[in-house]
Amino acid sequence: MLKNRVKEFEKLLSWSSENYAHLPWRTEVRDLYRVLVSEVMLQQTTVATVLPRYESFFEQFPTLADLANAEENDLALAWKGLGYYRRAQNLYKAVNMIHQSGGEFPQGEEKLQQVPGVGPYTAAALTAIGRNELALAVDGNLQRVLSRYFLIEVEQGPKLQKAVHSLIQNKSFAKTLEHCGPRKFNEALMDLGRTICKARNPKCGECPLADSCEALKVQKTDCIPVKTAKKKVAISELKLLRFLIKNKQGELLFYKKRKGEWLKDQWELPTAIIESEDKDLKQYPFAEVANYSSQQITTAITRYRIRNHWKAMDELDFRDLGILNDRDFTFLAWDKTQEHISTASEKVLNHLNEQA
DNA sequence: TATACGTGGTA
DNA sequence: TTACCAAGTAT
Repeated sequence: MLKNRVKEFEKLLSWSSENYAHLPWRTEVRDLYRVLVSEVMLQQTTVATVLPRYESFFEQFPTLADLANAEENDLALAWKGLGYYRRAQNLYKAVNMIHQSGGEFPQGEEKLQQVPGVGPYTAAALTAIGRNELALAVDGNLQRVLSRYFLIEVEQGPKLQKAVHSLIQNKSFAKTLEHCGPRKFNEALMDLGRTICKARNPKCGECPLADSCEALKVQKTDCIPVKTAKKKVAISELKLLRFLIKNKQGELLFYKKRKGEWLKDQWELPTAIIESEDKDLKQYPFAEVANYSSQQITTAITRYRIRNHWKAMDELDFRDLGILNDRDFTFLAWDKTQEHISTASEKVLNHLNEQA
C-alpha cells in the first residue's frame, strides 16, 4: 500500500520545484565540509539566525584544512551568538579527526556517527543531502511531516525519531526515496515542514500531500506528533549581579568559565547570585551586596530566566567579598578583545555603553 | 532514558 | 508575559 504513495510524493517534488528554498548552503555541488558546518549550525537553531553568519564563516575558514589548522578560539569567536557552544568544540574535534585521517569523511551513517557532534540526524544528512545517497535525515521537520502523513502515533522524542527513520526499511518507501533523489526528497520534506506542515497552525489547505495525509483524514494534525506525557521543566527565576571592576586603563575584570559550568571557556564578568528560586544552583556564588543597579537586562539560559543587575566596584572591595577566589581573572578591553566574552556579559556592557 | 546545553522569535 | 518553537547531541 505504500506503493500507492509514489504518485503522492511526486506531488511533493512538484511542489518543491515551485517552492524550493534557495538557501546559501543549498548549492548545486555540495562540499561535505560545508554540509557538516551548516548542519551543525542549524541544529536547534532557526534559519534566520544562521543566515547572517554562514558566508563569513567560510570566508574565514574556506576548507576543512583551514578550520582544522585554525586556533580554536577563532572558531569560538565565529560561533558567537549561535548558542550551544559545545557544537563548536565538537566541530573542531570533528574536522581535526577527519583532517588527520586524510580529509575524507567516513562512509555510511554508522561510521559518520563516530565523528564528534555527529548523531543520527547529521550522519543521515551528510549521506542524503551531502552525498545524495539513500538516507532519511530525520530532524524535527521530518518527524512532524511523516508522523502526520503516516499517522505514526508514537510519543515525540527518540522513539518517534527511530520510528520515522525506520520507514526507510520499507522497500517501497526506499525505492520512492531513491527515485525522487535522496537530496531532493529530504530537502522537500524539510521545506514542507518549515513552511506548511508547521508545529502550530499547519497550512493543510496549501499542502501538496493533503489528499493522502492520514492525520488530516482523521482530523488529528493537532495531536500528532504526540506530545510527551511528562511535564515540562519549570522556568526558574534567577537574579544575578555583574560586577564592573575597572583598572587604570579602563579595562574590565573577567573570569573564565570552567568545565562543568555554563558557557565553558568563555569570559564572564565577575558574577554573583542575589536571588535564586533554585537554591542548589552552583553556577555562581551567592552574595549579599547592597546598592546595585535598579535597572536590569534580561537574558536566559536553558531553564533559567535571568535578571542581570550590575554594580561598579574597586578590585580590592571585590576581593573582600571573598567570592570566586580561585578563578582565572584577567582585565580585558571588552569591546576590542579577541577573547570570547559571554553574550550576557556583553549585553550588560552594551546597554551601559548605549546609555553613556 | 532524562537532562543539560543558548538564543531569538512568535502567538 | 508566558510558553513554545527552531535542520540534535552527549552523557
